[in-house]
Amino acid sequence: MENKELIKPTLLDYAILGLIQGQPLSGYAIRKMFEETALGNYSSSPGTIYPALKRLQKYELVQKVERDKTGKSSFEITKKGMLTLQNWFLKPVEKVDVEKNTGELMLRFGFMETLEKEQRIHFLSSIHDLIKIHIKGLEAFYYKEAKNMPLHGRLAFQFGIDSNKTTLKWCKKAISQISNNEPL
Amino acid sequence: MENKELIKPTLLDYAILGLIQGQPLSGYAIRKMFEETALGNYSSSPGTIYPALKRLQKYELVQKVERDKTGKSSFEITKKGMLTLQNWFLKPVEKVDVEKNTGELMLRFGFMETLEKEQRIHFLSSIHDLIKIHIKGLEAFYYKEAKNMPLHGRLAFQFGIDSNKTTLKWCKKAISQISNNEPL
DNA sequence: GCGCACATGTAATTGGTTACATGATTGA
DNA sequence: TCAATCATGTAACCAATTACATGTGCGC
Repeated sequence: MENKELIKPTLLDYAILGLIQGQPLSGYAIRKMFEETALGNYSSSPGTIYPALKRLQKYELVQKVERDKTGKSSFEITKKGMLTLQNWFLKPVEKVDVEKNTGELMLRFGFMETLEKEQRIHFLSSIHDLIKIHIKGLEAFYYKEAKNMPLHGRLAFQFGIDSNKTTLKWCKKAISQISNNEPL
Repeated sequence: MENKELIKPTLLDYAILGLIQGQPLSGYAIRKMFEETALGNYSSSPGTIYPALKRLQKYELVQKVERDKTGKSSFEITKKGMLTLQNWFLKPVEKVDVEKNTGELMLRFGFMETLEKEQRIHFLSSIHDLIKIHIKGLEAFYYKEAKNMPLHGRLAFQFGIDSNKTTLKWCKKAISQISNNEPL
């Protein structure tokens, strides 16, 4: 009955946790990561990162460690933080994830390399299967309604189908690469 | 010097404006649109829609019109709202848009069917050209850095390239369909 | 000596989420 | 008559954006 403090890290929180699993980073280094690397969807402004780090410390998912002579400090992930990250990785993929949160799925995937091979393949397979169903639904709708839709609506809808098909193909590719690579 | 009230509609605001250009809709009908149609990325909860409508009324971009006998009311777009929408449609496409806001570009595209053909093609061409450059940059980075990247990083990066290529192809398709359709 | 990148924050505002609240209408 | 859907809102909370603020260290 103690502190069941419900922790709901944001996507940015997870991105930070993912970044510092492995090696501690300073707040500034984290900012630069978001600014310069392909992780660039997440905001790198100080007004975003520093409050997020404060939040993560409050949750005890990261801790500040004083570094070397200069007195500059870095943030490292805690045990609890690693657990939270693992739970995120292993959270079952839902319909709604493939339909609306592809970005989150990719973020998860990008950071989950430390998981066992089967788990990573299971993750990709889940996406694959769900997205296949989703595409079927989209296409069924399309073939039924396309004639009544305005040109731009039709094209925008097609974009959705195309994007999902791309993700599907990517899943297959990724599964095969992970399977071939790192053979047991 | 009077009220230069800076109006920065959110994406949701634009989505609502786009929906009610043409015919007025009730708040509930708007919610159902977001909930049931492919526009489903935008939240349909009452706590989102009704405040948004209030905001849009404050900005004078929409106005409430009393409807028929039952007393139920709808929202219709105002002159100012139409202008705001047009300006949004015609806003030049920027690098950052194709790199991070594809969703917004698609929303714009989906609603801009009333624009002149050349303007719509120009919109798509802008995206096409910018995304081509973007892909070049991503690939250059990839061929240089891939060997130093972890497997999952490489795959996630590949997903980014694949997605952008899909958008590029879609642009070409859309341009050709708009060109062929509605010949002058 | 000047400017730039390094480095870390705070404050105000605001939009979105979640949960709550209420009432009418309709069909089984 | 009971449940579901129609229909419209409010309130608390919170994360992100933007702008401001401050100071260090390095290279030219």
